[in-house]
Amino acid sequence: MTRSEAKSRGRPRQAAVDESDMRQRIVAAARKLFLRDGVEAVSMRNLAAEVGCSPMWLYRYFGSKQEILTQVWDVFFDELFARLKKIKAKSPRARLEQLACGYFDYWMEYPERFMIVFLQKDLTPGGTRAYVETSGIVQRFDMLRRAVEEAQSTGELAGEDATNIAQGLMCVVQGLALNLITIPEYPWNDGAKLSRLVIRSYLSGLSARG
Amino acid sequence: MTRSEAKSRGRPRQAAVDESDMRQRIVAAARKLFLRDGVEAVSMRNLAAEVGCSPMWLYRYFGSKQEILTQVWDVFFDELFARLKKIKAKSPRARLEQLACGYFDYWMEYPERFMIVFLQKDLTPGGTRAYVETSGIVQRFDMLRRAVEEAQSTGELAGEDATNIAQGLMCVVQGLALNLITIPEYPWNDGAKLSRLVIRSYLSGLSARG
DNA sequence: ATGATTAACTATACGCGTAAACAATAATAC
DNA sequence: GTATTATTGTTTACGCGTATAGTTAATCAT
Repeated sequence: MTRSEAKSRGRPRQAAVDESDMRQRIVAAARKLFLRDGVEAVSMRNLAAEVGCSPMWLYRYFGSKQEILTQVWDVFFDELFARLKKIKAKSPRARLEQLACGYFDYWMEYPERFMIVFLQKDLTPGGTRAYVETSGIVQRFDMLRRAVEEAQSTGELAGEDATNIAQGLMCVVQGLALNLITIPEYPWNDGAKLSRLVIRSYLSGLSARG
Repeated sequence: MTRSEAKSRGRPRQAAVDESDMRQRIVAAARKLFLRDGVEAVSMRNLAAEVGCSPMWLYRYFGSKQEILTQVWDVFFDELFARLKKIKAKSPRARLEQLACGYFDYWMEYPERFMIVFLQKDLTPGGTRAYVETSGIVQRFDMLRRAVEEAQSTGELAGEDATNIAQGLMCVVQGLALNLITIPEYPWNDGAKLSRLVIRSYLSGLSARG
């Protein structure tokens, strides 16, 4: 039960007791600074100062700045999906629409968060790639596919492949958020109206053709 | 005492004759290196070596790396819109669809270019902001709005506000490209099919509701 | 004890974008 | 000529992320 490892020769590895605690402290500090100053403007030296440790100390808990960043992403996605889960609607079709709108609205409400999550410069190893593969984000988005299937089961939504439809919807809301948030100087029409128009049209239009 | 205005005292400003030539050389070199190694990996020192000058020499012609980058964006948009202009179709509605698809396809064909253009980390001053305001990109996208109006004029396309519809379409194709290109490890369905489904559904769905 | 071995932690160093200090140059003013 | 002054071009310097060299500490075998 207690560790009956073979005895190693050198200095024993440190008990990873408060490791998780320290990680959380770092992520919390990072979240705060990222939101306040932007990812770019927060240096590992700044962050270390905020946490109260040496810059390289951070590398005991995270392999890179990027790794800390992805932890912050999780914090945001937690909040976002918690919000989406709460959504109730009078029909599966209405719920699907509200899910899409809710997703869009969340990012519009916290545009800095959107930029922190989606404006990754280059796809560095350990960046987006690893995140999608390890964070369970794929499962989270599966919620959208199930909502599509439900709406289809009641006949409120046409089209064949639910996966396809859900992925399309993802692209649509993501595209809306991307454009409206990252190109604010473009003369956009009202964001709320625009998003509703697009989402509603897309879903309605599925009936027209497979 | 009134003639001090005619002649200046110091060294005269260099004739800006081959200024434009030098700028083009720099942009061409940057384009090449950005595509080969990624924006992040190309340093001003690298670029200077490629051009055959000192790193700070570049700052005579461009205020920053970002400024060079936006010139490269223009090169890509030139190519993209040249391609779109060539599109002929048997009806305005079909043309609109092909414009949207063509836009998407261009980025899918050159995903590195998409990343170079759209994956800006932070919106630094002089970055995206200045670009949208000074590059004439807004006028270029107006082509889409006109295509929408044409399709409406033949009754092939419903919905009221052409601007709104065009902007929605922009968001849609941009979102498709963003997701498929920057999250390649996500289990996307076939990109060509997905994009056609989304674009067609969106346009069809406009009829269903204002 | 005394090494040997290994982990924990720190300090230094590199290339980055680029501001600022600096040096060189070419014109006018005397 | 020399002095003054504006422009040109280079060098140095800063903080950045982080690899790595270097230092200290903790455990074992002897």
